[in-house]
Amino acid sequence: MTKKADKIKEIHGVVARLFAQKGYHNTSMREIARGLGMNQSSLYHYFDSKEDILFTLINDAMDDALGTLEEICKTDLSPHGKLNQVLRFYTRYYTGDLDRLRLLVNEQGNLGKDYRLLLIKKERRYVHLIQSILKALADEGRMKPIPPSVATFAFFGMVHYTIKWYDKEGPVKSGELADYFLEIFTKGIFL
Amino acid sequence: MTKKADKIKEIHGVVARLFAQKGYHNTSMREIARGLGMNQSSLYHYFDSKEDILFTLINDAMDDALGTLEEICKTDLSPHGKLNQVLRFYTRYYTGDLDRLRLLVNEQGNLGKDYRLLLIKKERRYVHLIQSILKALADEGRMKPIPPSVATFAFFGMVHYTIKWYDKEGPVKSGELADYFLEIFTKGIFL
DNA sequence: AAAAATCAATCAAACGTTTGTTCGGGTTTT
DNA sequence: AAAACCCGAACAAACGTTTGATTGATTTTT
Repeated sequence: MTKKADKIKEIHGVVARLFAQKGYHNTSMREIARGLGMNQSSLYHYFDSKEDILFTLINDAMDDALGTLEEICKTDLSPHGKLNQVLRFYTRYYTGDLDRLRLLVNEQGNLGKDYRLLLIKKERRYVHLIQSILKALADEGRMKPIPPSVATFAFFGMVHYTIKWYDKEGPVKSGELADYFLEIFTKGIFL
Repeated sequence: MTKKADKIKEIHGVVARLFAQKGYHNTSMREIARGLGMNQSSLYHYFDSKEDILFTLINDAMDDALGTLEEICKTDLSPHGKLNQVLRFYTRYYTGDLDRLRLLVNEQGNLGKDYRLLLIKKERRYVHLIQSILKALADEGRMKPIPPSVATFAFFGMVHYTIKWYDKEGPVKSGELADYFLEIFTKGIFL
């Protein structure tokens, strides 16, 4: 039974690259099949539809990161410690696989309502996770009077926007970038 | 001669909303024509192609903002003062017209190489504009040792990501949001 | 000023292509 | 022999764009 699962992973790998680089609508089933060296109709043995490929791709990526994040939150670290861990992991996870991040950020809108609702639910868990850390910090009186939701989305913005400019092979390594973002987010760029 | 220019503006208005809300590829020329109450073939009297509509839409929006930003930079304010003005204007301009921001962020990839090169050139002016302020701040010794490009894109990320969550009619007004972003960017969320 | 020619604006209809998907039958694996 | 896998061919639908014609206004020529 691992044969089918392996093939699905292989397809996912190729499609992630194609969708991320050229966009969902600019990538045809024929192109996907060619990239895999198989007939286009064979794809329908593994997925119900083109939409289904995109959905499972995004869904898997979200589940993956969400698992680790919720692990971190279950520990008995201080809110400050949790924030460090969570934000740094989040940055490293997504900047380490920009193609998957591109799908998450760019291509969700090409899914039908039903599919999208499932993903939005999961997204809320991301948001809630960070927001509740921020609220804990606010209760400790360590945070400025900035709405936690604004702060949370400001951070998501920094990370998600890396798809437009960040080059993993460039001078700034993924771990350093996480440090920079954390520093900016918590203490700003001024000395 | 203002007759044609007016019609172009009318088309731009309708198309901006459609492209922003449903995406470029999910919006057909037939749909655009229907939204305007005209025949689809008439659209080709005002634009060369669907792609041309998208390009002019994005190009105009960029020119508009770029004009004001370069004005601000020509003044003899201190780097600190310029940064404040520039970042606040940028935030207010784009969060004040989320549809146009959506085109700028989401739909640029649907343009052909020739069109896209023109926009990328303009984008570099945005980036350079902010980066040079940051470098001036660094020379004054007021900025942390964070690469100016990382800081610049971190800020762009905050603002551009508002297309995913910000509601202009919600509790946070456009001007307040600009204040929050500026505060986070320069001094962080911690007290 | 009347007549002729040009132009902008619009339309219905059709064009050729590409799209995601299906179908029937073949091939390989178990 | 059953099941899983794969393929060539075809499908209807949708796409962006072109064509050719009609209208009314504007300009040019007489």
